[in-house]
Order: sequence, then structure tokens, then C-alpha cells
Amino acid sequence: MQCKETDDGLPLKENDDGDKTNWLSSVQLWNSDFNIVDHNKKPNTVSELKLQLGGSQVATPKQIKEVMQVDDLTNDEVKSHLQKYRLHIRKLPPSSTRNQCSENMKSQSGSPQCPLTVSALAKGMSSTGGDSMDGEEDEKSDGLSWRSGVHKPGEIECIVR
DNA sequence: GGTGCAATAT
DNA sequence: TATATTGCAC
Repeated sequence: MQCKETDDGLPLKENDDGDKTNWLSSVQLWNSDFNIVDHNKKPNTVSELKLQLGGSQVATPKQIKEVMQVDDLTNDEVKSHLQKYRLHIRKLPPSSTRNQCSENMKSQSGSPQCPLTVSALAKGMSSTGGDSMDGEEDEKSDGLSWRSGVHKPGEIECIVR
């Protein structure tokens, strides 16, 4: 397993209130989550955040706003951004987004992101070939289970090799 | 009223 | 294209 253990490498962003542009900076960058971890952040503040909200997939705009302690934002705003966030997370599941996929997959076309192939491979591509996206694992991946504390049994993590 | 999705506008 | 805003349905 030369794969990285976790996925997101939250760079930690200081979320200060101000204009939406500011808070957006945190979310827009897909830091994985709103790292509004202020005060003495513990080793797993982000995880807590995720547990707190139950995952971006089930987090409610209002709660997010509350947690973010931003009163400049409205539910609609958070809602919209949350939508975007979900979309991205749903399509490009966080995982071993390591290198290797660049030079390797170069043969195809310009398909970066190997997680896609990986997912399809791992899943065996359902039957109808398509990339119908089962959404099952994807959702679970960053939805309920998430890797907050315990590791999931068998996931499409390091099958990239 | 709140939330999710989709369409639309910038 | 991506992001923001708005509308509509649940």
C-alpha cells in the first residue's frame, strides 16, 4: 500500500468573516470542508466537523451556516455552494488522488483524474457499461461512513497501485 | 420555513 | 467554463 492513508489534505484555512468572497475562498477551494476550526484545534477537528454535520452529503445548509458562525450568509447561499461541493465530491470522490495517473493515463486522451477509472474498475462497471455511477459507494465514501475515525472495510482506495 | 435539484444569469 | 443567483418541487 503505497497509497496515502487519507484523501483530503486539508491545508487549514482561516475562515474569517467578511464578504462571501472570503468564506468562499475556503469552500471554493474544496478544502474538503469548512475548516472553521478555530481555537485550539484538536488533531481531528475536521473530522469532528464532518461528524458534526454528518458529512457534506447530509449536512444541512443551515447547520453549516451556524457552524461557520457566519451571519453574513444566507441559507440560499450556503445551499448553492453546498450543491456545488456535493457535485464535485460526488463526481470526483476523494481518495488516492495520487500521481501516477498522469503519465499512465496519458495514453487515452487528457483524462486526468484516475479515480474515475479506478472506481469503474473496482466496481466492475456494473453491467450496462456505462458510467452510470452507482452512487452507492460514492455516497458512502464521503457521506455517512466517511473515514473520520475508523477505516472502512474494503474500499476503492489503493487499488490504483 | 428548510432543503435539494435544476435552470438561469453573470 | 465555473460560479452565483433564482425558481421550483418536496
